[in-house]
Amino acid sequence: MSPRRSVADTRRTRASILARGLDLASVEGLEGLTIGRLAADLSMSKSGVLGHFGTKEGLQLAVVDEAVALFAREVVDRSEAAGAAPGLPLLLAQCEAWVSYLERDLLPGGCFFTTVTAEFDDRGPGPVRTAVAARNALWQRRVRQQVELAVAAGELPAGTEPEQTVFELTGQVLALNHARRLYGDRGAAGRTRRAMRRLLGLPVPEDGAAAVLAVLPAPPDRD
Amino acid sequence: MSPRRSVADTRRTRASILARGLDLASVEGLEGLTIGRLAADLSMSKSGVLGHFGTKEGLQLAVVDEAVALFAREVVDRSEAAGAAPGLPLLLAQCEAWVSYLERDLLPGGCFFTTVTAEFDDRGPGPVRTAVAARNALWQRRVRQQVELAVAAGELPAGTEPEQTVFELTGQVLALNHARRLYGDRGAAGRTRRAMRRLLGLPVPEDGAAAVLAVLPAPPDRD
DNA sequence: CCTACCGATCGGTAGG
DNA sequence: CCTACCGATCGGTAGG
Repeated sequence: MSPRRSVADTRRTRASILARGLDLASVEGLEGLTIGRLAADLSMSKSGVLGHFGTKEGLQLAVVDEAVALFAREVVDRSEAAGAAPGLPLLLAQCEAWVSYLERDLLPGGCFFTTVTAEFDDRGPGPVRTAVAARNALWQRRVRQQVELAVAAGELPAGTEPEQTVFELTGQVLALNHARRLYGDRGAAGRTRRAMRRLLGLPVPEDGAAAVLAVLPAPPDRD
Repeated sequence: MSPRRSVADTRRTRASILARGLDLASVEGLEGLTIGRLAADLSMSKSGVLGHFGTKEGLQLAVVDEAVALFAREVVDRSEAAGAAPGLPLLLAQCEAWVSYLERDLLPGGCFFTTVTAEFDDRGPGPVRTAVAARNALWQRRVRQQVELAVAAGELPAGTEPEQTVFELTGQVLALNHARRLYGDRGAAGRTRRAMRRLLGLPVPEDGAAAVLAVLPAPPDRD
């Protein structure tokens, strides 16, 4: 009487499609993520894959959700789990988690959001673009809040403009992804940490010394 | 006796394909640039388009060359045409031309190299990726030379690390492209100029005041 | 530069 | 979850 595939089986299949889809999309982009390729990689039929999401756009949005969950786990939660006080300490924990997330190459194509932003930023408005822009904006707001608290607490200079600071921090993260993906530059994470310390007005270690921003808990287990 | 299409006609057709192809590729990427779409836009047959380049990869490489020529004209040549002295003055002219190139939205998809780098940086080695990486490396070397000259001349602090400085300047340009394309942020160019001045240790104007880096000649006519 | 094709692959549907 | 399709589009070729 029980169905051939249980609810748990269905959930597992869906999860395996999304895991593979996220890997593929980080390299090929969300348009390059084709249903046929995904089905072949998973030894499934195309309709078996598509049945979980209805349309390709449904699949794309589910993959975006998967990427949002990964970023939340590895960057947002991890920076908060460090137990740093609001203001400059939490800001530094956020920056360290952000850099660490890229440095560890969690996805084969580097930062999913960078790949997809470059792919969709010139397209007309649509749900995929909206979802990606909203996630970016949310994270930048979180970082800006800590800059504001740090300025109010006198931990950063009084003239600091929070919006400008977040803009500059973001740029150094983009430079990290760029240098790592295009040139395989393994020293890029260190350069980003140094740049972040300097633009926040913190002392920068001598040339060659590591510029750790904050001590974080061990990263969560993958999958 | 004369051929139906002269050499000049052929060259004009080729130029019109490349102009349209560069526009399309800046938005859709070099894979999204399809021969059929290009042919339809130009009211040509697919084989008419392909005849000029042999294969799609040939077309992609020709479009990359076109983008290199645009960057050379608008950024490299223009920063040198300002007549600035080697060292800090020329470095500032380079930065201003670089920002201005993005600020003026010369291509509908923003910086061609940013789009294509994100698209190809995770692909295996190939001629397109190699050509793009080489152009990036060439420009960064040019900028680094001026940083080195500026340090030697005492125009920048003695402890300045040129490689690190170029990395940070690049990041601010990436942040500009990102903010402009994803959020339509029209103030991003100003933020990049302020960030560049600050990371070079130059005085930054009060909030709201324009932070011009250098005065450049009028941009060359397009096409 | 064209028409007229080719095999492969795309997203998606019908029906089970 | 499958097989068996559909029309559209892909890059590319033959022949003129």
